[in-house]
Amino acid sequence: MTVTREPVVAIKSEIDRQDTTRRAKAQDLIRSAILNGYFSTGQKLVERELCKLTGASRSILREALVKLEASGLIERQSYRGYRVATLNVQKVCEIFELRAALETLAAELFTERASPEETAALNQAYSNLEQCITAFDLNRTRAAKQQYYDVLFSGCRNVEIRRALENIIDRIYYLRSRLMQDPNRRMASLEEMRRLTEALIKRDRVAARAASIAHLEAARGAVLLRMAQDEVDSKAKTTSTAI
Amino acid sequence: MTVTREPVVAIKSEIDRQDTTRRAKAQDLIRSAILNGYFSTGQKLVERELCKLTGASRSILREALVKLEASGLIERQSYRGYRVATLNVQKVCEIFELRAALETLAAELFTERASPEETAALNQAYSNLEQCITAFDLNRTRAAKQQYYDVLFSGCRNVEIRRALENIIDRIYYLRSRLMQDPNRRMASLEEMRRLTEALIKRDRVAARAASIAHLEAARGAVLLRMAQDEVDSKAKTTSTAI
DNA sequence: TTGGAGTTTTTTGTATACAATTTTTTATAT
DNA sequence: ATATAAAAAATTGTATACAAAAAACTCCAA
Repeated sequence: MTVTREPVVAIKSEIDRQDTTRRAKAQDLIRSAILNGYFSTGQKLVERELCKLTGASRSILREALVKLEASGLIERQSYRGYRVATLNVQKVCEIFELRAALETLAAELFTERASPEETAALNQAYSNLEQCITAFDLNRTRAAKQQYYDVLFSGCRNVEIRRALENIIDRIYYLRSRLMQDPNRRMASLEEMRRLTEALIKRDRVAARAASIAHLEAARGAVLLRMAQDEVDSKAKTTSTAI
Repeated sequence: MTVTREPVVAIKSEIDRQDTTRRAKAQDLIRSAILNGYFSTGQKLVERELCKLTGASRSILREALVKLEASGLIERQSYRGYRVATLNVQKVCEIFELRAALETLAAELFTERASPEETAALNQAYSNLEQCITAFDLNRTRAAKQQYYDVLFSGCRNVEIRRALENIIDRIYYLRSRLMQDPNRRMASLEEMRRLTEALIKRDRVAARAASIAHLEAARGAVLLRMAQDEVDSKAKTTSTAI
């Protein structure tokens, strides 16, 4: 009797490997469309239109929608279809509370479980991120950030934490993409992550925890500030339209 | 212009209300079948058979499977269908690590945010649980435990934490149902929850955190012990079969 | 104009048929 | 007997057709 053993380090791209099904593609397309603002928050998503957009049939599309619903990016009501989830201040606070718990735990575990190779990889991922940010390359910055967190979550040796975070990550990206447009925030964020990286490499659990919390607190503050500004802007716009 | 406001306390049965679709029913049926051991861990789930079992058509069934996959109860491979997820020691530790982070955070937030009505409800839920356990009523105990956690998660004012936990709750139930058969563990668990309840009602954040962690540590230990015993049993059985 | 009942249209929920892939079986050669 | 390759069966992936519910529209009355 042979026993199948899981690899110690699970890598995401390996988990759902070779899933080139149309469902996966449709899911990604819709996800991108939402994150890039093609669909606005609260907007009704009509299945037939999504079929046209993605080229997929309705059965496939519906499976994709079920999956997207699980990540909280869209919401469903019986016989009334799906809508893009709305994000108010309360919701953002809740998401950050959860994110903080998960990421901070991951950081703490990293200090105890990461291999030397992984701490080196983390250091490199940070350097890469630093270059992207100082070069004002937003697209590469996004990829670099993803890579950094990939290393972090591999090193913490807990696939479930990553899974839980993946279920809110889309909404986090949505928030993050709006933040990265602010140069000040970008530089501040980089500095926060530098401190986090330092603590992680030193395997200083307490410092890592503190750095992670500080980073997320700052990010939350920036998001809320941005939301407040948008609120004011949209009101001013409405007023001018009315005039 | 009217602004729609979310209710402060979101109740689960209200979130997915009136979802009497066949998909929801099929999903529940398969979920129950797995939790009750009708399908064993690792077993292949053939869609056609599930159709017969649930009475649903394949399109509906597949949507249900996508949702169950999101909760980690089943796993999918392209063109190879679904299997009931397997739980090894590593996986159980990961789940408990995540669960601890989420439940402990919920408990801490409860001490700061719960209304007087909610602390009262929690107290009552505990009393109810105590009765069920001392009366050796396993079915009612399960419901009582669910009710207790419903109050806890309502009081912490964070729907996202609950959502994240719901994505692993099925696997937790799976573990819990095996534990509750041990009378000693039942009583110990009750005592742990008594301490947690006390701390929550006193709004003692530090004590609540400690009680929550202690409870989950004990539960994890009991699960691992149980798994080790089962391992020995199954080996003994295999041996005797070979003879 | 407004409000409401009935009808039409649209949209979601469901079932089934077809295509692509995997698994099993069978036949054949070594 | 065993291994291998082709063929058959089973299973998943995909598309489409039908049913039920919701939304939009029409028309008439107050």
